[in-house]
Amino acid sequence: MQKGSSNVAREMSLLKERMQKSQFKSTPQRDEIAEWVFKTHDHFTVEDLITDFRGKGKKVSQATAYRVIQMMLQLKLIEEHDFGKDYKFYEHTPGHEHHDHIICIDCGKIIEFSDPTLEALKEKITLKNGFKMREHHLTIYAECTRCTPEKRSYKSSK
Amino acid sequence: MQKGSSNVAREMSLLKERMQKSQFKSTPQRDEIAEWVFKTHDHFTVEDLITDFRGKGKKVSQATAYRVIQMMLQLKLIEEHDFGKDYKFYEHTPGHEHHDHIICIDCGKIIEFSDPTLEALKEKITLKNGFKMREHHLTIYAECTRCTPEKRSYKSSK
DNA sequence: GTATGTGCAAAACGTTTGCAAGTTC
DNA sequence: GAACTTGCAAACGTTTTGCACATAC
Repeated sequence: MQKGSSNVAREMSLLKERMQKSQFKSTPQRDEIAEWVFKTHDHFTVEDLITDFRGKGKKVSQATAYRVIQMMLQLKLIEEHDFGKDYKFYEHTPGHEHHDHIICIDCGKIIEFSDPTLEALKEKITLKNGFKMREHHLTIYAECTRCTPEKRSYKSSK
Repeated sequence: MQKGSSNVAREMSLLKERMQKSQFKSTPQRDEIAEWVFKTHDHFTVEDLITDFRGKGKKVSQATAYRVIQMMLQLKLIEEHDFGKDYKFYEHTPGHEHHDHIICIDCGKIIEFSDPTLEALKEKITLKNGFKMREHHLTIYAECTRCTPEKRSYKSSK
């Protein structure tokens, strides 16, 4: 899942570049949080971020964490997802082209997928309805084979 | 959009039936709220419901409103949607088969659509990934022609 | 030096809950 | 009358904000 740490350096440059363009100042807190975000290749919550920092003895203020996430969202370096929970999920976008999600309703596992036919169809439907597509989120809630293999064969244990 | 008031009667019977099956007692509050929900053919929030009741001089307690919505959700008479706002949207399901949504990012207008090819493709992709599909929500954020017609022609006013 | 960012604790937001009183079956 | 429902106000959990202090450029 990790794609080599050189990517993080590249993504940090991208961050600096976009921050300058939007007149955001560079600070140690922003750098540290952004680095964590770029190193994290799973979907995470702000709570996850804070917990991980504190577990490693690093200080983060909740306010700053939320503010840096908002900034990165604005700089289009992360994407926000609503997976039906009370809190929001995030994932960084550099190196992660658009994709949709399948979430296991039993174990919560999140799988990403990307299908060109599906994308083309979304676009076509949107146009047909007189709209110009900007963003789109497809989330499929499903049962994964590993979670409930017995449910898929001819005899259930239930 | 309204499909004749006889539908509401039919839907109220369905409610009563499912309430009995699940041992929910019938109360005037539940009836009134459910009736409002069945009469409302748009996507609504609990806030909408309460505001509308109060505007008509009817009393509703917030707690009861939220509790009845939870009950109807459990009885599968309404569906919950997360459209990226802080609050949740609902719509009743009887007479509204599965569909996806296009939301205008400018005016907030919500359009429903249903496409069999799309549905088949979702199912196929889910299976290919080793999952069994349960629920799926596709929301497309877009610009509608009425909102920004000038953006669609060769010269923008901006 | 001015504009911007930080951290704290408090507020804000939609939503949920504990509890005493009232209703349903 | 036992079990459930209501309504109030208070609690909730996540996210945002006011403010005084600190930092970046």
